[in-house]
Amino acid sequence: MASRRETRIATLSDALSARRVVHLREAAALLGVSEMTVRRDVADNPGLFGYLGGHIVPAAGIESDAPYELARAADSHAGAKRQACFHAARHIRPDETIFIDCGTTLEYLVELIPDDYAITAICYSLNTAERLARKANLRMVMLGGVYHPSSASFSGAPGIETLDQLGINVAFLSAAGIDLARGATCVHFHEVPVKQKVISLARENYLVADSSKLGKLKAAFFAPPGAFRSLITEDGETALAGDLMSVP
Amino acid sequence: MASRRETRIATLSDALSARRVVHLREAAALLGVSEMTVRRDVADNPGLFGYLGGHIVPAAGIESDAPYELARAADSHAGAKRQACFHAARHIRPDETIFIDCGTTLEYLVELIPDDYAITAICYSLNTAERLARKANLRMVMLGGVYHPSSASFSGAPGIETLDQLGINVAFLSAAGIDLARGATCVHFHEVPVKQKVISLARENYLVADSSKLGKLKAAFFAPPGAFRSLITEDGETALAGDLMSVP
DNA sequence: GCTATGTTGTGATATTTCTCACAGAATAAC
DNA sequence: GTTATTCTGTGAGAAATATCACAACATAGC
Repeated sequence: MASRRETRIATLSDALSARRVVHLREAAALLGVSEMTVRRDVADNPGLFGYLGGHIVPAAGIESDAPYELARAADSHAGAKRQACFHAARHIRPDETIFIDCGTTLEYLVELIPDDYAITAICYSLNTAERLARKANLRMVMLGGVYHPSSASFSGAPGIETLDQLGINVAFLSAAGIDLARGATCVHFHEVPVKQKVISLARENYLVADSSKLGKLKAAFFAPPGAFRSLITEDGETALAGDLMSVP
Repeated sequence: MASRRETRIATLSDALSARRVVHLREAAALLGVSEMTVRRDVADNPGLFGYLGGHIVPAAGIESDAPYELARAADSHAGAKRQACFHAARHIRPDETIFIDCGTTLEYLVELIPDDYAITAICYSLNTAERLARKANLRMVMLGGVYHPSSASFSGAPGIETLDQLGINVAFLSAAGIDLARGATCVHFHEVPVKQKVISLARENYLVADSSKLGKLKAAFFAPPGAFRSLITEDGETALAGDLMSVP
């Protein structure tokens, strides 16, 4: 039989998987015990719960061990990526439809969409979708398909066909490798059909990446340099189409 | 050019991807500014940073206030729903493909899928997808489309067409109203085409809901009682179709 | 130079959270 | 039944965090 305490631990565990954070006060109300008891439950289960200034959070280790999350945690270019997105956001205009590629880089772009712009955003990454879902005054279209944990994105023919029904004003593409002669490459082949279809449909295409990607070449080629209006890094924007300029 | 503040945001962003949480005091020391300034930086970037009792955390870790999340937080039937899913999970068999409907009820089912079963799971709810993404040894297929914040799910023709490419062994459907004469109804019309298509394709359909849904009738009708093998509530399983017997 | 605008630091005060000891309640053992 | 043990709630003081107004500083434009 489950003891009172075990029942509480289980309930609290459930609450934490539903919401990532539960306040001590809420937890006490939810479990029908005093705050002191919740404190003790949490303190006695350091492998299960973490504690942060009045709030209960999942223990550091268990929250997520998906490959994509691990990659993000080890990312040392987060600042540069954010900065690149800051420059990219200049191309977002009210009432338009934008496409946001998958990958850690463009996740930062979501927060930079002004709340009063009534944007329609298209994505195919689970993480980007989560962020878009939290934005107010924004319509989201997601391309579904089979899930790929390595990039937290989806692929498949129906998702790509969805694009035929959409008008894309601005597309923000990301790449793991950017070679000035060869063009843009990524790691995962399943992303290629989506990227290529988007590039062919969108009015304006921008390649967004931190400068550590410059000069690199990855397995999956998806577009030549001329496919993009410009390359946007943390240092700003560089034209790629038309009159080519050198990249620092 | 990057302003002082932007530089700080970027540095803080980097620090947060290296470590999950950074204390206000550490952040102030790291950035070489006062705690008050860090507070302001964090408060002015709610999409980027979260704030939890003196600690700065990545925004993803913060609870959202989307309508769907609020509904879940206020849910008084969580225990019954979990119990119903416990019964439903008996119908999950190794190496098969299951469909998981949207709604709070069936989110609990995800945690009950055994890790060694190599299941393929189909879903069209963002919350269910997040949970499925955290499971190991599981393939996920998501039906995309236009996002509906009210139910955190997607709708659209391409998503429904995806179903034609899939073989579904077991489908778990949820309903907001179950009338023994009329059948199953839900609140949001956009869910109806998905549900109906799934019911027509799956080998076994189960209706999963807590008993508070019994006798209720909602706006969007999607299936008569005979469409399901059985109704599964927190009290167990009740045959609805064929010559099955009631299972307490 | 000057002003206008925005940013940052300080300190006082209010609020919240933390710790601890002890008493009362529940449970298990006998 | 009794005793022993564990669990739980309360309250008070200590510590930490939050909020606010205002002054000091920086920056851009003129």
